Amino acid sequence: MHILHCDLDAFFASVEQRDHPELKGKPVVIGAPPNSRGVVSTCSYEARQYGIRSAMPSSQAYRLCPQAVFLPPDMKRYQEESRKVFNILAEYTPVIEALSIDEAFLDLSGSHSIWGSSMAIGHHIRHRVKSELGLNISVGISTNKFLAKLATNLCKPDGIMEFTDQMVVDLLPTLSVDNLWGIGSVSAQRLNHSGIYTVQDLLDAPEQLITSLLGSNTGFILGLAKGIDNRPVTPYEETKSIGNEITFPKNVSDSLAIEQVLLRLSEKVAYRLRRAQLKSHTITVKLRTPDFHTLSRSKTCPTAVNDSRSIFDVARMLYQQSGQEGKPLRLVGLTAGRLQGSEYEQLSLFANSGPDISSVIDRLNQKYTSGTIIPASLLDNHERNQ
DNA sequence: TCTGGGGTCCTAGGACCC
DNA sequence: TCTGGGGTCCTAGGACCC
Repeated sequence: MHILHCDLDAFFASVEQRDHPELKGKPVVIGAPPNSRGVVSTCSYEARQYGIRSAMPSSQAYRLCPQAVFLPPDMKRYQEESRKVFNILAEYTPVIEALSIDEAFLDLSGSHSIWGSSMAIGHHIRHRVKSELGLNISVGISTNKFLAKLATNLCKPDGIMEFTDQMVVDLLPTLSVDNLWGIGSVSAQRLNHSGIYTVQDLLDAPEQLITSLLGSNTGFILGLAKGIDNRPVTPYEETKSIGNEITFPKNVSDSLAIEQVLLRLSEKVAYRLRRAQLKSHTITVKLRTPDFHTLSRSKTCPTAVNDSRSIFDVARMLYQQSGQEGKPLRLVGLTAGRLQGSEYEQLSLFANSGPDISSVIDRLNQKYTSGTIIPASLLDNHERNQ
């Protein structure tokens, strides 16, 4: 039992309730405002009693509980609190895999001689996060990642649980299939349609049927169903893509307005690439129509780039070739993929000379609000005249 | 009821190469 | 005139996770 999973309870909402005592005991919803097109990011357990859930449209959350307090997320604060939590975790093992801002796996195989059993470490962590940061963190312990996370999900909020070998035999088979990592709503529905509802149903079904429903994931999923998961705790994963997207308050048809948005997204993505010392070979533009149909168009270039001009040029071309010019859109996104370290950059035979304007912009952006400084040379005349 | 934003991974067809 | 087999890369779409 050397894998520990921990998950901060209703993290964003808990930080707000801790810092604003008048919110304690009240339904608090962190996310987009109710009159917008956004969704709920997190909500307090009081709000969950009304049926409010993460990813639910804020408008629906409002209808379920009009008296709820709706707050926009303050990601800077949450990042800071998250950092403090991870600093505590790092005292118990160097092998930590962050799953998100509020969740992590710890491999404790080297920690027992100093700190005792996994259960003892779990209690330690929970006590310290509570007393030092005023936050509840739930802890699951088991022999692998899947079972540890399952334990957390079963014991939260404010709980600790060890998922034992006996529970693999007695409890796991009784759970619904969507408890398995990788079974989302589509796969769950597919399985249900074939009469498969529980993990036991899955184990009893002919493997050929499961393969026809789940494809190449079948082996991994059937392993989980038996409590087997050989994935290691991996402290560092290389970034594969960097992207930003925006959903408009109202659909936008004007192609010049869309191009301006693409320009701002290019600047944002380029800045993030440079901060990560990365360049990208593949630019992808994502467009979503009012009927929620999503298209993507991508282009791979021989030279990797991380300046907004190059990215914007590709993005604009992809938009213009998408057949969506002048048509209403509800979302526009831009992603840079096929990344490589910019320090290994090959010198182009025809490299541009001249001052590196990007680094000047980066310094200004760091000083002021990120993404606000855009060189006028990137703007077309019609934009400058507006 | 009306669906965010950040990602990862997989599939499948077509181009292209040997 | 009729045409393989293996491999890689690119593109588009979609499921899934937090």
